[in-house]
Amino acid sequence: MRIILIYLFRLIHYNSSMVKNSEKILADHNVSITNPRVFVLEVLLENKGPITLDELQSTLKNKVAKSTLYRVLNDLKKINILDEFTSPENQTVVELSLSENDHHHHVFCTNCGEVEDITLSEVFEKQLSDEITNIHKTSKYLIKEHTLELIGLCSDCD
Amino acid sequence: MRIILIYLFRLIHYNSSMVKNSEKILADHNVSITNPRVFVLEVLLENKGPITLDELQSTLKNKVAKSTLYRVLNDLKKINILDEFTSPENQTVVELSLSENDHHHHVFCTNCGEVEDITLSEVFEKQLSDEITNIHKTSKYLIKEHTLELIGLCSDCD
DNA sequence: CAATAAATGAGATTAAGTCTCATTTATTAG
DNA sequence: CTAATAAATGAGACTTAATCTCATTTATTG
Repeated sequence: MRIILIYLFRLIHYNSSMVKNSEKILADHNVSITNPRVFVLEVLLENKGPITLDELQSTLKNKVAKSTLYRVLNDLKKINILDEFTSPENQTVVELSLSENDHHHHVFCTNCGEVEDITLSEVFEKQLSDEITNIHKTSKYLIKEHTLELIGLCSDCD
Repeated sequence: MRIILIYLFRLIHYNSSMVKNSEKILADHNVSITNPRVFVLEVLLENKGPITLDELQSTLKNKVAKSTLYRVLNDLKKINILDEFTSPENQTVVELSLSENDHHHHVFCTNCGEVEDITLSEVFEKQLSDEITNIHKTSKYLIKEHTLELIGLCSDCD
């Protein structure tokens, strides 16, 4: 009996802290806390990394209407905590970007469609930013962002 | 009179050599030479670089049906002389890739939507391929291709 | 608690891209 | 050259991701 109570306590505690987390994010950005927003944010938080829209939709089936899902995603884009990009196979992918300093890139598996974050070495990022400085000198383009997409096979599909 | 004749001769010669160029590309890849294919190829050849589908479509208005345009583009993709990618603003962009050794990247202007090719320095491409070798060691991903997307403002919009 | 504003769900709408099929164009055999 | 066959095209129907509409629900405010 005591064990069960402890388990229940932990469960409640765990859940309430999860809810608090997504709720805090919304509150911090002056976005009202609603069930659909919390549901979507929780899936994105638990996923830790990029997720295809297909997967997000099937995870939230029967919980959030399609139109609402898109609306919530647009809300998150507006407050600048969601990145959206397209995979080489033309799948839409989204990813939370909560902190400023989590600069990273993406690896795509051409076989299974998986997308993962990848952080490049500091040395290389320095070389890249030097190259971009040179580009500005020669091409007259003012570069504000860059994305390196790496395309290949993940360990499962290799 | 003689001047006019010379002009006409040049015009005919110029046109026939253009046609020959796109026709040769098709013939070299065992694709039958048809008007729509020649029209599309000529626009792509003249454009020299990436072009948005919107621009391609409006250029070929009343010359090639929409369904045929997409079919021809798919034909060119099948014979591996056309790259397709999506801009950060979600525009579809296509580009001829006739030779193997024209490795390059793309710069996008976030204001006007222009896309341009950019070739990075040999030194940097070497550093990049070294980094990719390291990624393979640590991440178990087998990288086959990479694309660097540079996002900013072109000289007109800066 | 009433009134107002914001958010949602369900389904209509839009537009990029694909598919269908009747017609046109190209190819091949005789 | 002509008939027969195959390939490609044009026009528009169809599909599907994403957006929009609007009646209803939920939240907020006085």
